[in-house]
Amino acid sequence: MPARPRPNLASVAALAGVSPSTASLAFSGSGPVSAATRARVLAAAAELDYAGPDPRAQSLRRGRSGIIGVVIEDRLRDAFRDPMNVAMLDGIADETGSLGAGLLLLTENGEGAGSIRNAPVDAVVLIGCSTSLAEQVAVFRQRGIALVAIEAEPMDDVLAIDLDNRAASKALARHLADLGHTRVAMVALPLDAARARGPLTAQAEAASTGYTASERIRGVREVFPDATGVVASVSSVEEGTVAARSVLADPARRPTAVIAQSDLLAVGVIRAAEELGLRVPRDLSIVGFDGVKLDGIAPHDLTTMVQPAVEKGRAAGRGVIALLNGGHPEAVAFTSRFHLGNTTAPVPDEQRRAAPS
Amino acid sequence: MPARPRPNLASVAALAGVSPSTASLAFSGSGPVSAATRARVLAAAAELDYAGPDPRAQSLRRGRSGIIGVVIEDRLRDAFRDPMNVAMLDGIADETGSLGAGLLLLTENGEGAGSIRNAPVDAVVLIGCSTSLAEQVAVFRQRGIALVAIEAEPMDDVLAIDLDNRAASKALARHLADLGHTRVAMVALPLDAARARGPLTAQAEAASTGYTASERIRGVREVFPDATGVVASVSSVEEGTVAARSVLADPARRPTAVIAQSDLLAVGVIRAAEELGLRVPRDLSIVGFDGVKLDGIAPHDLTTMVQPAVEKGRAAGRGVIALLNGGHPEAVAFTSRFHLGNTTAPVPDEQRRAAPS
DNA sequence: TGAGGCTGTCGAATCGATTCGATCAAATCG
DNA sequence: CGATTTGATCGAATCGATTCGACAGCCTCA
Repeated sequence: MPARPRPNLASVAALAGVSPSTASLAFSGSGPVSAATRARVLAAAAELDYAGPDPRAQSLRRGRSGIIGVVIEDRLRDAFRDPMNVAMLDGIADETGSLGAGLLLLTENGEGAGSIRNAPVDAVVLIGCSTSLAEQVAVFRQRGIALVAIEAEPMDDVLAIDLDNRAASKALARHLADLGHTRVAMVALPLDAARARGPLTAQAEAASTGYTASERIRGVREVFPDATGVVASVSSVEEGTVAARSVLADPARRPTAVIAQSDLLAVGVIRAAEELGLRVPRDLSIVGFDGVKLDGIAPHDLTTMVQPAVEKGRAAGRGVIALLNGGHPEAVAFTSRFHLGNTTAPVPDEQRRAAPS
Repeated sequence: MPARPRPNLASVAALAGVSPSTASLAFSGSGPVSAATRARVLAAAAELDYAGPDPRAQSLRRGRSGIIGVVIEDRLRDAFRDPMNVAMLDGIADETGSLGAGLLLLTENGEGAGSIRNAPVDAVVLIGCSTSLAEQVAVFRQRGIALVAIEAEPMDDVLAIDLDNRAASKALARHLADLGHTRVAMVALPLDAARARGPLTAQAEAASTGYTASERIRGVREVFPDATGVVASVSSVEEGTVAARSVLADPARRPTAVIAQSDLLAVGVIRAAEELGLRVPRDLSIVGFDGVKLDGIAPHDLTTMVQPAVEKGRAAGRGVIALLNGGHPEAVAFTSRFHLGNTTAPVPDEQRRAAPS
C-alpha cells in the first residue's frame, strides 16, 4: 500500500464527479444541493475514508477557529485546586458550549514558542490575571481577538466582569470591628506572578500586580489601616496553614482575628489555630472569602462573603458571545453576599484590655 | 479613519519593500536574512500594527495547530472536582508545555456543531472516557490525529496509558477478606455517560462502558463474587454520602466493609457512617482508591491504593510528543501502591457470627 | 581570472476549504 | 410558445502564510 495522501475535499469531489464547490455545499448543508448529489459526495467520502472538511482550513477561510482561550496565570494544578476557578471555567463552558466552541487553556509560562500569542483563538477570557499581562493583551487586541477579563484592572477594549472585592472585604472587616477586634491580620492571595510567600510589606503591597488581592487588601485597610499580614503562594488549605503559623507564632503580638482572602486559606488558618490550641472563634476569629461549600470543617461554619463564581463565568461567556457577534456588551459587576457563620466572636475581655497597649 | 483591513504578511512585506517570502523568513527566524532587512520588516510591521503571522494560516500551511485536545467525558465542574483528573491534566501540561502547545478542553456534550470532531488539534488525550467514544475516535484516526487514552479499553492506534485497576482493587478486597469481612459493598464510579445513580445490578454491570469502574469492580469480584453495591453519579464526597446512605440503610443487611472506588467517595461514606452513629473502623471498615491527600478527615487516615496520577498525565504527554515526532511509543502501565490507614479493622465477633446467615 | 561556494532575496506553488457570481437546464407563468 | 423564475452546479478568487528551487551578487581559492 503506497500510503496514499490524506484525502481532501477536492479528491472527494473528483471521485463523486462534482466540483469542489458543490462538495463543500454538500458537507456544510448550507445551500441548494440535490439529495442525489449529496449522497454521491458522501459515498465518495466514505470510500476515501474522508473525515470531513479540515478544521484548520475552515478556520483560515472563515476567520474563526471556534476556540476560546482561557488565560490562567498559574499552574493548572494550583488554579484548579481553587473551586472558584473551576466554577468560573464551568460557567464559561456553560455559555460558550452552545456555540460549539472549545476552551483552550493558556498558561503564561509557555515562554518557549510564545504559545499564548500564537494561539488560534477567537476570543480570550482572562481569569485572575495580573497587569503584567498587558503585553499579551496588546497582541490580542492587534489580532482583533475579543477580550474579556474577570476581575482585572480596567483596560481599553476589554470587557470587564468584576466583583465587589473591596466593598466585600470592607464589610468583613467592619463585621470584625463591630465585634471589637482591633488586632487583625490578613492572609492574602498571591500579589504577583512570582507567587512568593512572605510578609505583607508596604513595599510588596505597592508593587502588587494581583488585582483581586490588592482590592481585598484595600477594603480591609479602609477599616484597619494598619493591619499586618502575610502573603500566601497559592489559594489552598495547606498554604493557609503555613501562612497562619507565621501570623500566630508570637503569642505576644497575636491577632485576635484573621482575614483570609479565600475560604481555602481560611480553613488552613483554622487548622493552624487548632494546632496551637486556640479555640475558634473564642480565641481567634476567622473570616474567609468566596463561599465555597467546604466539607470537613464541621463543626465550624465559616463566616465569609459568598461570591457568584459560576455566574461570573457565565457572564464572561455571554460577553464573549456578544463580542463575537459584533455587539457591545456592557461591563458587569457582581456583588458578594455576607454569610455569618460561627467562626467569629466578640473579643474576650482580657484581650480587649491588652489591645490598646 | 476608514477602518483599514487587518494587515497581513504581504502588506508588511510590501511596505518594507521585500517579498512575502523574505518577510516570512524575517519573522520565523529560520533562514538567512540580513539584519538590515529584518529590521526593515519589523519596522514595517510595527507601523502597520501587525501582530505577527496569523496562527490560523500557519496551522493550515504547517499541518500543525500546536493544540492538544483533552477529551473529558463529563461536565467540567464534575471532572475537576476530582483531584485525579486535575493531576492528570497537570501532568499532561507539564510535558506538552515544552512543546508550546495549549490544551483544548473537549467535552462530549457539545452536540451542536460537533465540536469534538471539528477541533483543530494535533493530538488527543482521552481521559476517563467510555467506549461509547468509539465513533469520535474513528474520526480522529481518519484525520491522522495522534491518540492517547488514559485508562480505556484497548483500541487500535491508540496509545494506552493504563493503571492496574483490577489488581489494585483485588488487593484492597483481599485486605478486607484477610480481616474477616464477608459482607462487603461497593460504591462504584459512574458506569456510563448517563451517570445515573442507582443500585449496582448485574444488568448495569454488564452494560457498563466505564472502563475504570468496570475493572475495579472485577477486581473486587475476584475476592467477593457476590458483593453488592451502588453506583455514584460523580466522584465527590457528597455523592459518596448519598450512595452510602442507601448502602447502610438497612441495619439487618448492613455490610461490614465498604469499598469505595475513589477516596472522595470513601470520605462521603465515612460521613454517612458517622451520621448513622457507626464507628469507623470498628463498626464499618472503609477503603478508597486514588491516594488523594484529603484534609478534614482527621483522625481518619484512609486505607486506599495510591495511584500516580500526575505521572499518568506525564506519560500521556510524553506519548503525545513521541507520536507527533513520528515515533512509536509503547503502552505504559502504572501500578498503585497500597496504603494502610486506620479505616479498616477486623470484623467484630458479633458481626462475624451473623455473617454466614 | 574563472570556477565554485555562500548569502540574501525572490517567484510561484501549496496547504484545504468557502463563497460569490455566473451558467445552464428545467419548471412556471402569462 | 416565449419570457421569467427557480434550483442545481460550477469556476475562480480568496483566506494568510510557508517553503522549495532559482537566481544574482560577492567572496574565496586555485
